[in-house]
Amino acid sequence: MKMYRSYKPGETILWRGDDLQFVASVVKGVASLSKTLEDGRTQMVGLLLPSDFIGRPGRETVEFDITAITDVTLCCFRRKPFEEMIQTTPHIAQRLMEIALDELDAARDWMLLLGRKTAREKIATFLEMLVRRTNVHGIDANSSDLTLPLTRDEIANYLGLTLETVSRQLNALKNEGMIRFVDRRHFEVVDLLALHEATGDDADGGLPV
Amino acid sequence: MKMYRSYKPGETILWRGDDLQFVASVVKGVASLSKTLEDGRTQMVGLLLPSDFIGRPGRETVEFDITAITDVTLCCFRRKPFEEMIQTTPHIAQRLMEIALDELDAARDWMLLLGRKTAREKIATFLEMLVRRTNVHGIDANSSDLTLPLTRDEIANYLGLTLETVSRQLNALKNEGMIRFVDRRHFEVVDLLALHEATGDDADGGLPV
DNA sequence: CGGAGCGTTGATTAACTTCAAGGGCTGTGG
DNA sequence: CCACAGCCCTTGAAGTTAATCAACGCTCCG
Repeated sequence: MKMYRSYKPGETILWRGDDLQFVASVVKGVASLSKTLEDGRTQMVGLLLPSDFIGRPGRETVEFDITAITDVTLCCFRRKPFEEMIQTTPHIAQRLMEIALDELDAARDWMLLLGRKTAREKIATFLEMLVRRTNVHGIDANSSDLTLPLTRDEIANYLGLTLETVSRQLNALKNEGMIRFVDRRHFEVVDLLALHEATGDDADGGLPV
Repeated sequence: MKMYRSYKPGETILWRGDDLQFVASVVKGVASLSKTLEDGRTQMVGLLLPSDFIGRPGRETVEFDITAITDVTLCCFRRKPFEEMIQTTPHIAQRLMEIALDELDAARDWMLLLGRKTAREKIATFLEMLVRRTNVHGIDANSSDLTLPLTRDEIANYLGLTLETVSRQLNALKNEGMIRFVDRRHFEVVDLLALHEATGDDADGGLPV
């Protein structure tokens, strides 16, 4: 009924259109959901971190590619028995609805980012999201020594930018003293308030997950 | 239990953060879901057409503004009794899940559009969506005499563009013979294939709703 | 006739992409 | 231990797209 699967960085977990034989939960690692245009331009439409869920009740296929970014371990269940379980336990159905609505809110916040934010605001929003999600997952609680789980190129695909623009804007925020880099993949937030002001969001929130 | 409400164009149906006292279904007209940055830039994150649903099981507030674009009539139910009804009739809960997942797919297609498509591709995608949605709603079946439910400015907010760019690209597609304008709010599609090719999507779909 | 709302068009500018080159790790093999 | 290749990142310069700024046209309506 329950089994674990592992994937190497860059390995595709599911292709768009694939049959969903399994539903799964991310145990370890980071994976991306992405969509691609005919000529190869791609846009990440979601990021899976540990505890996130793959699969959608009543759907047999996925509408995007799912790719391992780091080493990923999934905890998988066969779809059919899982869906029967949903029928009998309304508590789980409710939880899945909750997940879908959270993803929907996150997607809509990201639409605002993609459609209206400047490169600088996009980067600031992304970093702020990392602070928040890292803390939620309890890996670290003090905004210092955060990990960038993505390369510059992957960040660009997430934010609708090019990798050069990502590099330039990250360094701009660094030069302004908002963040500091430990190495290329590790940073700390020096001035969280200034970072938030650079996101363009209002003071009280509306923060994407 | 059930009642109708009407709104004039431009009237706000719900503000972001408002209590959801009601859930509702759109009977007539067009409404927008939109988000706004601190300095006033706005991005439409969804479009409500007849038969679309407002309200989310388990959520007490809305995360975006809902505004009437045309004259709108809603069919409203008190939220509390409606949620009790969900508990007892799993069929409805299932339908709501279906709706949420459809919206999620649409939101992700729109992320690809906002993040990676050119102005021309955005406009072509928008027009193609109008063809498809108009046909689905059975108002018209032959791709001619379609209605633009939005002003240039509103289209711009939907596509993450400015109104000038919308105007220029619409006229560009007209001059290339893909579409023809009856008047400012009515057009017909002359060459649906060419229009599709201008969207940048692959041949087989992945079309936003 | 005058004004408001919406749309078009042109000129200029700004932001981001594209193109190009080089730098700095890291792992591997001689 | 060093040389070298590959990968990722940075930086600079040029090019492009769409935004901005500005003016004008059309239509409806009082």
